[in-house]
Amino acid sequence: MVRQKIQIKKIDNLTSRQVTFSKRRRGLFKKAQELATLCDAEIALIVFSATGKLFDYSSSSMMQIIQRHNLQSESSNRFGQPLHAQAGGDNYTAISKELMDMTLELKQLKGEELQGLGMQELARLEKLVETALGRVGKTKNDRLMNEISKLKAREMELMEQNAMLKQQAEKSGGTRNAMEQGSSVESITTSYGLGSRCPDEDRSFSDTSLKLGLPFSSSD
Amino acid sequence: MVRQKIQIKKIDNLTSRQVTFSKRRRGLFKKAQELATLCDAEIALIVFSATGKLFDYSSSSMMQIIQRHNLQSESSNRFGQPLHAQAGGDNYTAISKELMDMTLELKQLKGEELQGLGMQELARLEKLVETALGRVGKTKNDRLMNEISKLKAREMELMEQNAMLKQQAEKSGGTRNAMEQGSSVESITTSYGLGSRCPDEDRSFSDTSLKLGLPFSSSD
DNA sequence: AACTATTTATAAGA
DNA sequence: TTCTTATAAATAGTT
Repeated sequence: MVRQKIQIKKIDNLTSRQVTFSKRRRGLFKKAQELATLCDAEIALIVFSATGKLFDYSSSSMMQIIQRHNLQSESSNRFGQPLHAQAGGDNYTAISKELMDMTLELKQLKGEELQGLGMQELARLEKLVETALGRVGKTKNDRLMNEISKLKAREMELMEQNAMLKQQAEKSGGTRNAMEQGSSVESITTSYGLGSRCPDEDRSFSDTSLKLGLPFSSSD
Repeated sequence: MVRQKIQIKKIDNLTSRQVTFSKRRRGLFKKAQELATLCDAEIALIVFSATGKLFDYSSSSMMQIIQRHNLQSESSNRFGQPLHAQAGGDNYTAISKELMDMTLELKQLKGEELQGLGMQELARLEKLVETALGRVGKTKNDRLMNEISKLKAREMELMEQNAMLKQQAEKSGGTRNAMEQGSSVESITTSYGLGSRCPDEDRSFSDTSLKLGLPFSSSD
């Protein structure tokens, strides 16, 4: 654009390309700063040379700006997309997204922490990670919950059978010897509500446990 | 810079600030594109107007460039240190460290994913987060495990009682009426192998718990 | 948004 | 790289 106007396409000559890169890069950064100052704009500029060298500028915190960008261009979640297409797992899609979010949140937290805060941020962070992990480890949790559900179902069945057998034994005038070890039967049947299979209980259990931990009043 | 040279400081007049923003923004983006094209550079430019409107440009994938930037500008390692001094909690220190490591790993993983990998990275990532979460969510897992243990113990008791009652009922020559509803007793005892506590099941279960990151035996 | 008078940026050369 | 310089671009202030 000077002694001779140039067309905007990759400069063939390596040397002049590098020289031009240097010059124009400086110009670009200067313009960016000027715009930020003059117009009170928030600007982040990242430039990688062809050789991989990094140059960047940000009017405030790079992290903060990127964070803000991620929030606004929420459609830019093409991050996980090509991936998951490959992976083909619904599960992974969710995980990946969660992790993205978590990472962003963590960055934010780090930013804040660097500004001098402490306990509060850590507490927030802890909660955040618990949430994220709750998602990521969902499958694992599901397995546990499934296990518990099965166990509860078995328990119920056994208790019913037990009750029946007991009834029968009494009816036919059986001894109470069996109760010597089985005295806990009644207390157990009481606490779990013998006779109500209540599939709903299982469901709510799964839900709640994932969110809160363990809703069960598992006598601690 | 024209009819009269201006100094680079925030423009007071709102209108001219907005006008200048428009003009210079266009110029900046044009320059950025030109640099990317001419010199084969990778460029990301994010601009927020004072009113919060977002404008951005990236020569390739914004995500990729930001990732790359995150990897190279790894200045975030002073993250945890001043903090913990303030916070003074052993507990938090550990958590924070875990999270730091995790975040770094995540950055790495994300970078790799963008380079075209998928399943493997996600699997690795999942494992990583599981580990981190295992720590954070320790309490939660502990409760689950505790619950399961209790349930299994109860199951065992019930099965034993059940068996005893059954034996007793037969011994005392009870009618089989009870079996009308209770015919499932045998099938259940069969399928669960009464008398053989099914140690294999326990083992595989324990295995799961280890993967979930439950290193201790619940004790808080 | 258009129009200039100028300032800036910069391609080519040293 | 840096400087120089001729010239292309960008743009402040005006319409």
